[in-house]
Amino acid sequence: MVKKSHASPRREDSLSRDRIVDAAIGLLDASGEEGLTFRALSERLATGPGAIYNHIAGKSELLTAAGDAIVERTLAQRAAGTTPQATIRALALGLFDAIDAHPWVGAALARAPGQLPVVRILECLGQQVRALGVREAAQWATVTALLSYILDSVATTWAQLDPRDFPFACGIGAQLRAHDDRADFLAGIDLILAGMAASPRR
Amino acid sequence: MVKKSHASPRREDSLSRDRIVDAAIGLLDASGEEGLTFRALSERLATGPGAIYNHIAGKSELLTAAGDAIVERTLAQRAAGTTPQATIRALALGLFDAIDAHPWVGAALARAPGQLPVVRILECLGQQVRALGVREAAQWATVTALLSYILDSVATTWAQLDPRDFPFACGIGAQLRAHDDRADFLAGIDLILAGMAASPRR
DNA sequence: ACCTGAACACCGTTCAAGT
DNA sequence: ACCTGAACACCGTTCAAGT
Repeated sequence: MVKKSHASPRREDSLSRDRIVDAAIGLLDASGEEGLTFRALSERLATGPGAIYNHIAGKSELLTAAGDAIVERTLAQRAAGTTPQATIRALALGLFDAIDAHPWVGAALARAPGQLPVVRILECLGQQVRALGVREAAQWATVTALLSYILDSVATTWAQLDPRDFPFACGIGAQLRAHDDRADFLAGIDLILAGMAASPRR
Repeated sequence: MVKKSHASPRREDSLSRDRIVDAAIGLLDASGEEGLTFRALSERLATGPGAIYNHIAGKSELLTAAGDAIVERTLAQRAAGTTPQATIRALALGLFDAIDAHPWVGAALARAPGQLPVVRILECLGQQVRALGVREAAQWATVTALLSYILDSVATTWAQLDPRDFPFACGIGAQLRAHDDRADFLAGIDLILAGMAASPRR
């Protein structure tokens, strides 16, 4: 009987949750959410579609896990700012850039509210908002305002907007088409920070 | 009880885009986004799945059209406030209540950024922000901050959050579980309005 | 012009059979 | 214990055939 050597099995690594999530991220980056199918994924992993279910419960868990992996890396990389405001700005910009590089993450997080990846961000923001001295009754509203703004701004593209029939959008049209997304995003964060500064402390 | 005539089960009205959108809204309200299938829809309309394509290009257009119908009704009902701030608050609360009654609308709008329903809201907000005297360079950031906050807050449910491992979420936990969503939402809007009031005028 | 509904090309998920 | 891959129960969409 002819057998292959131990050194060269079919795959170098066996299937694992991490390898599946990494392959899913690759597929999502390459062709978006509709490019993530279990058939394409299993082909990339050189296995059958059923094998994935030994490590992940299903597609929605896989999408959440992929989004969580991106968020986790981003939060781990952030440098601590000198002030809570600076930390919030750094955190927000880090997420902006991460979701800019992986546009599917916004939708992935939006579909799993109150789950791990979103709670991670909430937690980081919350600690800074506390450090800023926002009174307890206003903390939740402040954090959700920041969180919504970060997640939603970043997930939204305005490129295909045609401002013809709308006076406001029309008047601001040129700025709209030529605007620096990143700067606008930061202006929104600063707007919310200004609101916090104008509110009473605890 | 209404009984069908045995001789003529024929529909009173012929199929139309409006009837299809209304039926889709009914399906979405009853069983969410995954309940909207062309087969269930065509059964409700007493026709075949192919007939729908004579009036609507496909599923994503149908979902956008359903969301747009809700937004259009909501914006049409809003009473004009006495001040721009009051109008913004009324607009935001109207959308809050509409999306609370039709939870699928948030996701529907998020999937069609820069298209008609979102532009409608943008336009209404933009006119009020102009009336408030926000300087031109800050108008876009202000409107998108409001827009993101409204759309995202409303689309997000925090019910299943378990705050055990997260000090911020844990400290605020009781408030979180018992909080009045509507009041919190309004507090966030006021936070952004406060930021606008604290910024320089044009 | 509009409707019908079977057919097509997928999809997520399952599961008996293998190793 | 993990993998295989055919099979199942769907799905959005198309289209020849009807009215």
